[in-house]
Amino acid sequence: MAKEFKRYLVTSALPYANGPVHIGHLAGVYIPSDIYTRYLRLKGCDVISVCGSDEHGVPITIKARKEGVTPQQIVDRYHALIKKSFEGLGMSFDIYSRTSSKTHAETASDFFRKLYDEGKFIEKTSMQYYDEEAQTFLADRYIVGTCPKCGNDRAYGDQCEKCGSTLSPDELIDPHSAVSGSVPVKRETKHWYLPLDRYEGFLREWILEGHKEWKTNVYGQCKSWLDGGLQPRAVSRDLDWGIPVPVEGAEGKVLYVWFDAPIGYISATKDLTPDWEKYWKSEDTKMVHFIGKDNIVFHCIVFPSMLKAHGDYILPENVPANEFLNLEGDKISTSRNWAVWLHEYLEEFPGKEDVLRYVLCANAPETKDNDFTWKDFQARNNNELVAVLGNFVNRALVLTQKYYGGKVPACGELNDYDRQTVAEVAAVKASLEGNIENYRFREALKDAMNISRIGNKYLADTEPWKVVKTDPKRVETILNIALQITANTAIAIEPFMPFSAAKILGMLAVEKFSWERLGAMDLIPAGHAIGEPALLFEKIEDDVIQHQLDKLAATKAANEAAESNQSIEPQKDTIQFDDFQKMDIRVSTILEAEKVAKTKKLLKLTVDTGIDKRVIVSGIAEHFTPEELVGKQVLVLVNLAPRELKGILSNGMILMAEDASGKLRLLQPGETTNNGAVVG
RNA sequence: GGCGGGUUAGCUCAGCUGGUUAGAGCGCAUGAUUCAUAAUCAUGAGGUCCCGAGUUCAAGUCUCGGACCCGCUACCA
Repeated sequence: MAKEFKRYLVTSALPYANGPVHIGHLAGVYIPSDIYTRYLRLKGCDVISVCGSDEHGVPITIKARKEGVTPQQIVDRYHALIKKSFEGLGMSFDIYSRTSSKTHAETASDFFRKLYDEGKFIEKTSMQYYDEEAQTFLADRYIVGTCPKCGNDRAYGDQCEKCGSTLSPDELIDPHSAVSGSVPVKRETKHWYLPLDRYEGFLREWILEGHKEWKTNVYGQCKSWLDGGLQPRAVSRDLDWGIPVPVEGAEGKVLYVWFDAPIGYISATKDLTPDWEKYWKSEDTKMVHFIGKDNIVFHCIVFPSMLKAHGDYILPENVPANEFLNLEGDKISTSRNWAVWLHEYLEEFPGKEDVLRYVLCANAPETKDNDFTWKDFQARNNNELVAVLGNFVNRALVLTQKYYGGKVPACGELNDYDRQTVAEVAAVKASLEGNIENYRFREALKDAMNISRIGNKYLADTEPWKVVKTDPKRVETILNIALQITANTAIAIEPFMPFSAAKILGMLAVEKFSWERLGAMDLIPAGHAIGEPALLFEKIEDDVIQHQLDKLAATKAANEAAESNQSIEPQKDTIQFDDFQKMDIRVSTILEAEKVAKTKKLLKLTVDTGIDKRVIVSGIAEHFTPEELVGKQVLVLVNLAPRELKGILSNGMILMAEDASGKLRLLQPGETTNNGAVVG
């Protein structure tokens, strides 16, 4: 592992341009990547950090359609919003690009073409739904129909948003096109696939043998995929939003978004510097991908396979993926508006960019999912930033102002205690470096904060406010050291809290120091005039926190209201009495119930329908235990065509009612009835 | 069901290849202190290291079994 690298290329997952950025994105990806980058820059390393908006893919076209605007308008809006809010938080990307750029279209297109020309893809034709009226193939998302599970008549071809089931378009009952409303037909279409299975050997060697140092979650996930065997993945789609497949006869086809997006890192680099190849094609460049855990497979398996297939590019040296951040105990959700949005935070907490950076780093989900709470946010601000860091800086500056009129006093002879303190500060450097270089940013932040702790202790122990009365000469040394420690703090916190670091430097009236100066005690010369002390952080009062909590409570209430409204299904089409008569529903008693092996949702039930005793398989294991069902009377649709599930023939269907929360309820006769009694 | 990750003080988390009384920050208690945004400093009280079995002279750390949480995946008439 002792590879020598001459330069660094840092990438951060491209935010998807169909919504704003929230604290989950920040804690998982962008704060860590920015800390890493700023650290390397401060060290004087040759480093570039690239990012940009991911602007293709089906969800953007759906959102555009929903709002009656073009996809371009959607991505323009969110690209601008994301870019601006990143800047507001002090994200120091060297470039924040976008995948709808001209450079990217060329780069992705060339990339595909090279692989195509070299026969790195396989071609397959398959049957897909086609909308004859709109003359377009339909992505799964564009097919709407009735969910086979919950009966929701607005389920999509890939998923039912009501019950959460993953679906395929073929399962939908009464499928129709979301574009024109017409009934789609099956038509043959050709697509290109990247045969990942061909790269399995290389990936095994590269990851499982060569990168045992990767984080356990990343390594484990990769091993899981590799052990499971890799399948070819389609790299093209029938869609009109994206980068056209640069091949004859591929009209109406675009690159699949996962193929195009990671190439965005390359195009962004191209837009940044004509020297881009140095970063992408030299073995002595260290490339690091910062991502969330949902992106592991793309960045560790798929993209490396693409790069390998292409042949000219280097591979990532590490992929430090974080877990997810929750908000007040619940999963962050864009669609449910359960999030703290960066652009809103910046407006509501002006001047507190570093507070958010601090809290999200200190509580980053590095090893497991974590929870962001406003109470914790407040506590960390008040008890750590204000009380430890802000307070120390303030003490040193105010004392200097008071005793020496803002002129840095000279450092006299050090005593043992001084030397010990100086050594402690100097020792922080190595620990801090080790932690950052191993992507342990939480721990690194503690190291940086430690300098102020040392400073606070030094002042408390040396008591300059007392000594000044008896030995003013000694106080000069004490305050000189305190000021040097203050300057050191500014160096150490820069990667984490750049705004505060700059503020400290401003108050000290000195220029930025290089990282290598960390630990030095001659950062500020004697006689130097410092500026006016001002508070670095201010306390956050309860009412501010309460306001945020109220806001979330309102969101929750709104969601619940919306849910209960939506859960009332509109009435279905009118049917004739005959239609109803066709259904044979009987009162039955459940005799036996057991879980179907190797499934999570299926129960095998034996019921007495009065007509016979029969087996019914039902997907209700998450709602009922076998024990509580035995002996219960239920209503059974007995003349439903039998269907085999997990090798068991199911003869009928237990009737259930689903409440607003999605919970299932048995339908039972009001009092015990004879089995076989006809419902109608 | 399969796979991956997780489960350590009230809270958020460290604990590397098994080794003396299990650590940190915050919170809490007591004391000191007043330069400082009632901030700081010291001391202390808090833990059956999810449960059970095993390997070992020795296990939070290894093996097996189980529970629960998160994610991916299969299944869901």
